[in-house]
Amino acid sequence: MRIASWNVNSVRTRVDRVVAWLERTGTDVLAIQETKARDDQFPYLAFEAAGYEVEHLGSNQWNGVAIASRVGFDDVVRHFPGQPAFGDPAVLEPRAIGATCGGVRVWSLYVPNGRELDHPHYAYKLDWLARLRDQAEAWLADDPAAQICLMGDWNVAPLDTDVWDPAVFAGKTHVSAAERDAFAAFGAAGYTEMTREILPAENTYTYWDYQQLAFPRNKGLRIDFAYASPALRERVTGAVIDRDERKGKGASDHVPIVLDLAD
DNA sequence: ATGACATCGTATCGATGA
Repeated sequence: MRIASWNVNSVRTRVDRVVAWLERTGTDVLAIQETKARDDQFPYLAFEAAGYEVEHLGSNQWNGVAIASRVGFDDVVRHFPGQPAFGDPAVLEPRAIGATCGGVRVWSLYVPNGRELDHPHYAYKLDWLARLRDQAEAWLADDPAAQICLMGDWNVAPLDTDVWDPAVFAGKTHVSAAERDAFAAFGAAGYTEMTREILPAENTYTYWDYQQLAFPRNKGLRIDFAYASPALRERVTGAVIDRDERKGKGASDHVPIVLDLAD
C-alpha cells in the first residue's frame, strides 16, 4: 500500500494535477491540506471518477483538510479530541481529519503557521502541537499495535539544515526552539518520522516559496512530515519526497511526501 | 532544468501563507 500527504494550496485550482498524480503514482491514500474550500465546493467528482472516495473538512477559503482513499474509510473523525480553537470568537479551524483506510489510521494535519513569535497565533500553534501530542500518546496507549500515521504540513523546520539559509530565519517562526521541541515530542511519545528516517540527506525540502525563483535556486524548507507509530514503522519499506511536483505551471508550493508499506 | 508570488472572496485590494 502507498500512502501520501500533500499541501495542495487550493484543491479546486489543483484538482487535475492532484488526481493525475494519484493515478500516475498508484497512491492508495492521500492526506490533503489547504483545500481552501467549503465541503460543498470540494471537487468530489474528479476524485470519484479516478476511484477515490474523499472525506473533507473545510469551512471557507482558509485551511481545510481531506483524505482521499481508494481502500475505503472507517471511523472518520473531524478535528482531533482536545484540538484548540483560535480567534475571537474562538473557532475550531479545519486543520485535522482522521480516518482508518486499509487498516492504517491516517491523520491529515495542517499545523497553524504561527505568523510571528509575539503573535497569538504562535501560542496557538504551540498549544495545538502539545494537545495533538497528548492525543497521539493516548492513541498509542489505547492500542500499542495500532498503525497510525500523523502526516501533513507541520509548519516546523526541525533542523537548521531544513531551511535554505538559517540566518534568514533567525527570530522567525518554524525554527524556534519551542516549535522544534513541540515537534520532537512526538518522537518521545513513541512515533518515528519516517521521511527523515529514510531520506536523511540535508537540504531536502518539501516547500519552496513562489517568490524570487525560490525553487530553481533551491531555497526551500522541509516542513512536511509523516510520523508513524511503532507498528506502522515496521511496515514502511520506502519514502519519497516528490520534488518533481514543484515543477511547471500550476504547481503547489509544497510537494507530496510518500510512504510505501509492505502488504 | 524547475523560472521571476499565489490563493480566496465579492475584489479591483486585503488577508494569509512561510
